[in-house]
Order: sequence, then structure tokens, then C-alpha cells
Amino acid sequence: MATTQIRFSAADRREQILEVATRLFARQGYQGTTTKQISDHARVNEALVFRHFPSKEELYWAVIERKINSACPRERLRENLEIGGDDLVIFARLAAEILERRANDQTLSRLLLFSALENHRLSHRFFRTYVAEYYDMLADFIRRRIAEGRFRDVDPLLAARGFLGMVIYHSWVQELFGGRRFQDFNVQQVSRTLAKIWLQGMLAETKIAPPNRVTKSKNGSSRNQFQRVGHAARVHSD
Amino acid sequence: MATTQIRFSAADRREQILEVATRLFARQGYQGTTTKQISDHARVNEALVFRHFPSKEELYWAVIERKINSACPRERLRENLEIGGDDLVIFARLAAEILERRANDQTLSRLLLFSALENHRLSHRFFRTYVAEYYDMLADFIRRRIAEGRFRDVDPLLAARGFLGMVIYHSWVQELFGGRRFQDFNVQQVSRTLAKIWLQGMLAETKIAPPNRVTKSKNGSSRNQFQRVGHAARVHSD
DNA sequence: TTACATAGTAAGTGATCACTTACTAAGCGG
DNA sequence: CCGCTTAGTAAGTGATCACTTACTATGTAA
Repeated sequence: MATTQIRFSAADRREQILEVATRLFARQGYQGTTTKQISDHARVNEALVFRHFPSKEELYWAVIERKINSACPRERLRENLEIGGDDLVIFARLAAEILERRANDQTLSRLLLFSALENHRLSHRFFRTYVAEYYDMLADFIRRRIAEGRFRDVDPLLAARGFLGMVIYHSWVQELFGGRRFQDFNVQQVSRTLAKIWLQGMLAETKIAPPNRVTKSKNGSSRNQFQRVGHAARVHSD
Repeated sequence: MATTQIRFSAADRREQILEVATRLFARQGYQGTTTKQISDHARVNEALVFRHFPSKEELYWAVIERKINSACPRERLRENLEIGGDDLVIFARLAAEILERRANDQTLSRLLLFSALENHRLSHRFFRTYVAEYYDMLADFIRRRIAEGRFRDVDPLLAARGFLGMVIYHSWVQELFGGRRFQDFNVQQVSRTLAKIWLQGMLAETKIAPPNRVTKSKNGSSRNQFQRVGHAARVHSD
């Protein structure tokens, strides 16, 4: 009776619904989340959800749009690369940032994975704005190192994906399957170790290393194997 | 009606339903797949599905069980490690096998991902039998190499995850977001490149490099940024 | 206090969900 | 041919899905 009912402004309510929906979509996926669940968690009538968003799918899109805009990984990557320092420090810092961010907020990666799995069509834009440009940027950095002769001559995009694969896959395994089995992994230690492995693997073996030659005397057949893998690795533009 | 109606045996029908369900669950997830869809694709009445499987969830479990039993990655890994050869050959072959298997059959990885995302509880067993033991086996191999002094002294499980991360993440990006954009990545080249990066990153930098000789004796100066990491003196620290 | 725009709700809509009941029809040994 | 098991179906069940309609409650400007 005396419950002081608070009326949200439309903008506030919309934001609250978005927050709730983000949590639920990330946890259960699009198909696994009902609009009733969302309205219940937001403590409003289900109809109110449809006043703010014309359909469940539009709400889903708004959730994804909001996530994309809130965290801009490219800016962070750019800063990270521009701070500079030893390459090992750069890549370890990069890895640590990814691992920490994901440890603190699993919603983004879960949203991304769910959208990719559930609906190929919907996920493309998400991927493009969120992942592809990140790759391109890191690949550019690697390409410069290769041009300087400090990195071996491998496909920069593939190398970038290799590095991010180590890190992101690790965090995925942690959050998807991990539980307590792997919990004793320390972020700093993991990022340093992975960065070290990858970086040592990328370093040119000699100062004057001819790009396409690999000093590997044992087996002649493995010559020439590391030339660039298909130029083509352009990431976007359908 | 001259339609020669074929009556399946119970076992055959069960198997057919399992096949259809596997495809659909892998494509759309558990929540995204309806029992009506399954029965339609199997061209039977929906009730027949429930004659063979008591519930949708039981059917889902049977699908996963069947997938686990059909492909046993651990056996392949064991064979792969036992065939031997140069380490680079071993790891490149490992990577190639993973990439090829996934390119040919996305259902397993999609089932695994979906189950991990949709239902944490259900996925643990899937993960344990399918992924965890694979890790342990590869980690054991790496541990031996470390003991021999051929690999640097890093956490073997983390190193294993790093390698598989490169490879599996690559294939995930391919199949989840890639579409036709990345098709020009050649499996052989990708696997060799990634294996080479990882392996060079793992190799101990001692000059007494035994049987598997990837000697980089020419010039050590490009390694100065690594000084804290990989020297032979550090072999038994941790 | 009234007027009004709007935040919020109660109670639906038909469609579809997982699942069941009651039945028919095919095969097969005799 | 019969008798019996069993593959397969028609037609439901209540619950829940996304979404709507018609209404009430509330803050605010006059």
C-alpha cells in the first residue's frame, strides 16, 4: 500500500531493460531467453518491454549495439601499441588486458559466441565491428615488425590470429569449462607465458634472415613452407 | 495407395532420428531446436520421437553421447604422437588433423560450444571426456620434452592450451564468422605456420640442441629482448 | 484543481512448445 | 487365414511463447 512506487523516466527504464536483457541474453542466449524473464528481472510488466522495443529481436540488437559501443577494444589496442616498450611487454600487456577484461565481464564474449552460433546472419556485423578491425590493427603492427626484419615472414593476419587464439581460447576454456580445475592460473603469469611463446616463435632467427628461407636442414621437403599464406586475408567487405 | 511404405526397424529409426537431431542441435542449439523440427526432418510423426527417447533432453544427451563415442580424439592424438618424427612435423600434423576434421564436420565443435554456452551443467561431462583428457595427453608429451631439455620450462598444460588455442581458435573463427572470407587459408600452410610459431617459441635456446635440430647458432643478437626468459640456466626454476 | 501526456499494468491473442493418449497398420510366425 | 507384436499416426494436452489491447496510475504544467 504505502510502497513508494518509483516511476522511471522512459530513458532510464529503457536503459534498465537493456541491462537486464544483456545479462540474460549473455547467460542463456537469444533462444533461451524469454521476454517474460526479462520483464520479471526488470520488475515491470511484460508489455512495457514492448513499449520500449518493438520486438524481441530489436531488443537483442539494441543489446548488441550497446555492448559494441560501450567497450571499444580497438582504442585500447591502439593505446597499447602506442605506449610501446619491449615487444614482450607489449604483447604480455595485450594478453593481460584481454584476460582481465574477460574475467571481469563475460557478457561480451558470451554474447558474441551466442550470436555467432545461433544466427550466422546477425553475427556478421557484430564480428566485423568488434573482431575484424582488431585483427587488422594487430596484423598491421606485426607487418611492420616483419618489414623491419624483427619478425619472421609469416602471414601477419594468421600470426595475429595465432596470438589472439592462444589468449582468447584460454579465457574461453576458463569461462566455459573451467570452473575450479584451472582456477589457479594467474593472469599475469599466463599472459607472460603465452606472449613469450608466441613472440619467440615470431622472432626472426637471424638478422639477415632471408624471408622465405627457413633454416631447417634435416628435411628438404619442408623448405619454403612459411611463405605467406594467401595474401588475401582481408577481413571485411563482403 | 501404392506408396511403398517402408517400416524401419526400431534400431534403424532410432539411429536416423539421432542423425537428424545431431544436425539440428549442432546448427541451432538445444533451445533453438524443436522436437517437431526433428520429426519433420526425419519424416515421421512427432510422437515417434518420444517413443524412442523419453524426452527432448534425453535425446540431446544421446546425441552428445554418440558424438563422443564416434570420434575419439584421444586415440588419434596418441597415434599422432607415437608415429613420431620431427617435432615440427608432429605438431603440424596435429594442427592439420584438427583443422581438417573441423572443416569436414562442424557438428562436433558446434555441439560442444552450444552445450557449454547453453547449459553449464550438461557440458562438463562433454568437456571432460572430450577436451580435458586431450589436454592432459598433449601436456604429458610437452612435459617430457621439457624434461629432456628440448622445450623451455613452462607450464605444460598452459603450453598445450596455447598450441590448441592457436589452432582451434583459428578454426572457430573460420566456421563461426569466416564464411567465404577466409577460405583461401590453406590447411597445410596454416597448420605449419602455427606449429612453427608455437614450436620455435617452445624450444629451449640451448646450443646443444639434441636430435631435433632446429639450431639457430648464427646470431643471437636478435634475442636480446628475451634475456629474462629462455636461457638454459633457467631450466629448473619454477 | 484540472487537463494531459505518459509510465505502467491486467488480461488477453493465436501460435507453438514438449509431450500424451488412443488408435491404425505393417510385418511375421503359426 | 489368424493372432500378436510393434512401427507409426491423428489428434489432442496444458503450458508457454512473443506480442497486443484496453485500461489505470502518476507526474507536471496551467
